[in-house]
This record gives sequence, structure tokens and C-alpha cells, in this order.
Amino acid sequence: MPRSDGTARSRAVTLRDVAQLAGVSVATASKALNGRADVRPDTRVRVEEIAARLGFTPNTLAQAMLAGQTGTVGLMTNDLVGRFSLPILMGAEDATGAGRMSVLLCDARGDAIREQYHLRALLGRRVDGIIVVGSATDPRPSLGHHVPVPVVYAYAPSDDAQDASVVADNVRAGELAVEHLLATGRRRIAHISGDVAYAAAHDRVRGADQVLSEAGLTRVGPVLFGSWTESWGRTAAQIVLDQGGDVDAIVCGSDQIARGVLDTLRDRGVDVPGDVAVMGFDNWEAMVSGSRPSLTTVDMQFETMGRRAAELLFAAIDGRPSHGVEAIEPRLVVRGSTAVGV
Amino acid sequence: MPRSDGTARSRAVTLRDVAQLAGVSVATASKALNGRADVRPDTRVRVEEIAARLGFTPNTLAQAMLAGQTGTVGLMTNDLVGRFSLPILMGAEDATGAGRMSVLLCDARGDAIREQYHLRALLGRRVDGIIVVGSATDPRPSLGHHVPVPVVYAYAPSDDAQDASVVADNVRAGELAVEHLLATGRRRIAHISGDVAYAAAHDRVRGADQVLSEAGLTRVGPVLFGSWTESWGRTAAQIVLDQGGDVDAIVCGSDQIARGVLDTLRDRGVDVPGDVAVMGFDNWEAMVSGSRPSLTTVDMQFETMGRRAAELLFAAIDGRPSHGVEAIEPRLVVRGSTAVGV
DNA sequence: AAACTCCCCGAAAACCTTTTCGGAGAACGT
DNA sequence: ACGTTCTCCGAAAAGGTTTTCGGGGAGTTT
Repeated sequence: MPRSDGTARSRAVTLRDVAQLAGVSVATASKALNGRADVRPDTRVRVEEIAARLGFTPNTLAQAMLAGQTGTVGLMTNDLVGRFSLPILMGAEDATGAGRMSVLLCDARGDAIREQYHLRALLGRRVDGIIVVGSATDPRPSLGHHVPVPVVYAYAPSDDAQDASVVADNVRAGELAVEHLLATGRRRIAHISGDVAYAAAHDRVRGADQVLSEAGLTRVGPVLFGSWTESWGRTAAQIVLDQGGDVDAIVCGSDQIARGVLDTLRDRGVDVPGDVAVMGFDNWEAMVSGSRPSLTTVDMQFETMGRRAAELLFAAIDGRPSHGVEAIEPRLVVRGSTAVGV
Repeated sequence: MPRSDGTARSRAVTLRDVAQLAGVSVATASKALNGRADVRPDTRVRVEEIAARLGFTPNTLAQAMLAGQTGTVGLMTNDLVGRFSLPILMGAEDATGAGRMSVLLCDARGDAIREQYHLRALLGRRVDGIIVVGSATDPRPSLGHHVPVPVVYAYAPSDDAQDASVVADNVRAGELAVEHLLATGRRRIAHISGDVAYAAAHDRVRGADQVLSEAGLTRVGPVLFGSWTESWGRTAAQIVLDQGGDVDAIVCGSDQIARGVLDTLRDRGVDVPGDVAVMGFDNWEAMVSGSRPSLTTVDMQFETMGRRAAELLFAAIDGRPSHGVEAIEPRLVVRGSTAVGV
């Protein structure tokens, strides 16, 4: 097989090649390269030199067959295009990379058939474990217990309580948002949410309302559900203003919605944060930093989620499995849209 | 090792297990399952049934060691967080998934040391080929010719002409933008670009200016370089308006910049697209669909780029290597910000 | 009945590495 | 000189699968 430089692509250099050239057996070569005892110093350096010269790279596959561990984990996502899979994937890649694990990536695109197909592919490659990243925060069907390796679910929890899942704490995120608004002196708070079909939307509302009622307050007007778009944010903000409730803060279901809300407020001559404070969720860099004013938001810590999922997976591989759902603590990020005097 | 359901995690079921239970040799079992000849029909179904019952999954690693092909490609990215790696990765994943290839993902984060480390890891796993996704459109150092498997570079071309690279055609994108503006009757066109350090910015300017001069026109004012942000777009638009050049169209270096430009035009009471047409590049969904009006842009076809890179890699693996840089044709996406009468 | 053909199956090698165990040779003590 | 202890190295097996080749048995022909 020709190489890009025109020379024939030779098969990969093997330990046998090294041993032969060094005039020793493969066993000795192996011991020399792995720092085992029972090798004379000069023999060791000779082998090492030849290995380096030949560019010898041990065949991980062969090692894996011996060890019964491949040092590989499967990462099955269902929504690569979405904004959420990526940071999770980064966190997981980060955690695995540090521990000399490799990541086999596959995207099922929310299709159960494809998921089954990829699952078999991963198992065929003898992955040591699998992380499944869902496409929404709603529980998703478990892969089942017949899977012979540990599985950790991220973002979307498994519907089986025996499985281990890592999710975003949307209730807590809602709490953080309202706690912050109250702390900055807001009292008349409206809530513009996203798609009514998403559990995340309801969880955030629940957390927000909870803190409100603990403070002896009630939300201004009903929660407005729509879609996760700027356009909906603009429309909903008009509704809020037109119902004339004398609002001094608006919690928005996402940064995108918040952007739309800011647009309408600006058009109507409402000062942010002077007259009304606005908050989003997600801490989507491009959204929050580009807005006028910059947007206070709650970061759901997806990267931490991915790292945590990887940690739980490693623990399970190591014989210490976990069960149930673990929530990641979100983080408040204060910017101009709520900061009085900025 | 305990399983999530409490039972001991047994080692994976092997072909020998199947053969034993079926009362045949492993050789026969292999032939039966792989549809080879020389197996009596009833023997074949018996083996198949037992394999299914045991949930037998052939060990791809063992197969790979025989075949010398692992059916795995490495995908080395340098900027997972960026917007560009992801669609490329999707396209590549898409292309490989269809051909029963698996993707080993690793992120070098632009660090040469980490890149070297991951390269060794990939080679140790005997990947059949590697796709390297750069973090900018500027040429990047080649992995070198000592790599024993084919390599294809995506987004950022290799600095070695012998390597195969797939890149975005930013010059053509600039041409498309101005061609469209001219076709819709614009004549006085300004250009607000992004970070002056990026080759992509200059390429787009070159394409745009080229078409302008072919039409006997010249750009209005100098190209304004700044950063790839909305904030810069707002600032630059003020500059353009203040220099009073009677502009009827603004080409923006990215969708984000275009968003900022739209903001300023709106503040100044300039009608888009009535008075001034605005265009961006990238077709970043969240940016173009949320803007008022929706944003005409040029899609760089990153997903196609990823797919194409995978195709070239497969061809190279197959003994048909390619050399040099291949550019992906961008695609004009017309929306409200340039559409007269919308 | 002997020879031949055909169908099915199993033994063994190959892929590459690691580990165990035993053996060869040298150095040492008596 | 002989036995003992070390030091260093190699043979072999293991891991799971595929492929080749040879052999055994049954059926068919002369």
C-alpha cells in the first residue's frame, strides 16, 4: 500500500522486529522495554535504542487481549449538533485523556436502531465502559442490564434507578436565579420559559417559584411557555410589558430567550438593569458576551458533568459502581443585566 | 467485578463458548456465523441460535489483529470548544459510521506535546488513518511522513504540500457574498472583517474585492479589522456610518459581527434591508435565525468538509492517496437582511 | 467390493504482546 | 573439582478469531 511519500507502506513495526535486530528474544525485548528485572543493563539500552530507532509502538490491541482491559470507553451521544453534548464530551475526554484512556465516539442521533447498532460496535471493540449522553433532560430508556460493561448516563438520566446518571440540577438553577434577583433588591419577578415539553423548563420554574414563596413573594403573572428562541423572547417580553404588571425582573428560560427579551425592552425604552433586571440560563458564551448589556446567567456546568460522568464510570470499571441520579451544582454568573450600577 | 444489577460481571462470551455449547469446533462456529461454505445448514442454524442466545459479539480486536485493519480512524481536534470542529466531526462521524468504521476521538487543544502524545496513543491502537482538524484556517505543521498510516487535514491545511488537506474556500465565500449583493442591486459596499491575524478574514476580503473590481466597482472605505465579536460589529458599523460614505450594503466577516452591525443600524434608524443590506459568514444557526431581520450568510459547509475528509482518508487507506489542498464550495443562504421586499 | 467423489468438520497456524518457568552459564565457596 | 547460588535469557502459553489444509465419513460409480 503506497504512502503519501510514495514509499510502500510497510506493516507496523512489531516487537519481534526489535528483538530480531537486537539479537534477543521477544521476551527479553518486552522485559527490557517495560522496565522489568532480569535484563542486563547493556542489553536493555541496546533494545531501547533499536526500539526508538525503528519507532516501535506497542500494539495496544494485543496488550488489551492479554489484560482483558482495553483502556477504551465508548461515548454515545444523541445530539452532537446540540450545544450540550459538546461540553460534556469535552469534560469526559479531558478526564479520560489524563488517565490514558481513549474515547470511541458515536452519534446515535436519537435513533434507537442506530443506538443499538453502535452499542454492538462498542461492545465488539470491548470498551471498558460506556457514557450515554441524552438529548434532553427527560429520562431516557436504559440500555438494559444485559450490557456486560458499566454504563453512566449524562444529561438525560436513565429511567432505571439502578443505573448511574449525572444530570444538571435545573431546580437549583432556578433557585440560584431568583436568590440572586432577590439579593439585588428585585421583588416583582416575571418568568419567561421555553418549550413546555422540556422537563428542564419546569424544573427551573419550580426552583424559582420555591425561592419566591419562601421569601413571601409570588411570581408576577403566569409562566410564559413558548420555544427556546430569541423570537419567542421578544414576543413574550411584549406580553409581559403589555399586561402592565410593573415588573422589575424577568427570569428567562435560556440565554437565547433572554436575548430576545433584551431586544424588546430596548425597543420599548426600558432600561436594563436600571428598570428591569434580566437573567438567562446556560451561560452560552456567544449569547451572553455579545448582548447589551452583558447577560447574567446560570452556568449548568456541563463540562463538570462530563468529567463527573467519566469519574463515576472509572469507579464502576474499578469495581465501585454507583446507582441513582447525581445532580451537578450550577453556578451563578453575574454580568451587567442584573448588576445595579454597572 | 460486580455489575450494576449485583451479579458478577462475567467475562465476555467468546466464540469458544458458542462452539462448545453447539458441539462443534471454533473453526466451524466461525464459518457458520460468517456465512462461509462447508457448513451443513442445520449445523449453521444451531450455531447461530446459540450465538444469539448467548449474546455473542465477536471480539473486533482479535479480528483486527488477523486482518491488520482495525476499522478505526483517529480524529484529532485542536479546538473542541470552537464552532468549527464540531460539524466537521459530525460529517466525519457520519461518513465513518455508514462504513462500519469507528472513531477514536482526542483533543490536543492546540498543544504540540499533547498532539504527539495522542498520536502515539492512536498509532498504538493501530488506527487505519487519522483526520487532523485544525483550530484556524492558517496552515499548520504536518504530523510528518514517518506516520505509518494515511493522514488527512481538515479546516487547517498541512504546511506540507504532499499531505492531503480539505479546507473551506474563503475566497469563494467572499465572491459569493458580493455576487449576491450585486445581483440584488447594491453598488456601494463596505466590508467589516474580523481578527486581522486570521487568514480566513483576508481570503474573504480578497474574494469580495475581486468580484467588486470585476464589476468595475471599488469597496467603500477600507476593510475594518477588529475581532470576531458582536461588540466589534457595533463599533465598526458606527465608524462606517460616521464616515458618511452613503453605503447600501455591508459585508461582515462573520455572523456574529453582522449581528452587531444590525444592532447599530437599528439604533441609528437605518432600515435593513431597505436602506442597507447586511451579510455574514458561517450560517451559525443561533445567530442568523434570531436576528432582526434574519441574516443572509454564506455557509462554509463544514459538515461536507468533514465527510469529504473522511472520504479522502478512506481512499488513502484503500491505496488511493491524494495530495494537496482541496477546497469545499461554500453555499449562499439568502434571508431577510438582503432580500428586498421581504 | 473397491475406488472415487463430495460434503462437512477439526487441527493448527497466524496476529502481537506479556508473563511464567526453567535452563544455561558464570561466579563463588569449600 | 564439585556443588551452590546468581544472573540473565529464551521457550511457551495465553488471549480470540479467521483461514488453510487435511481427514473422515457417506454416497456413488465401475
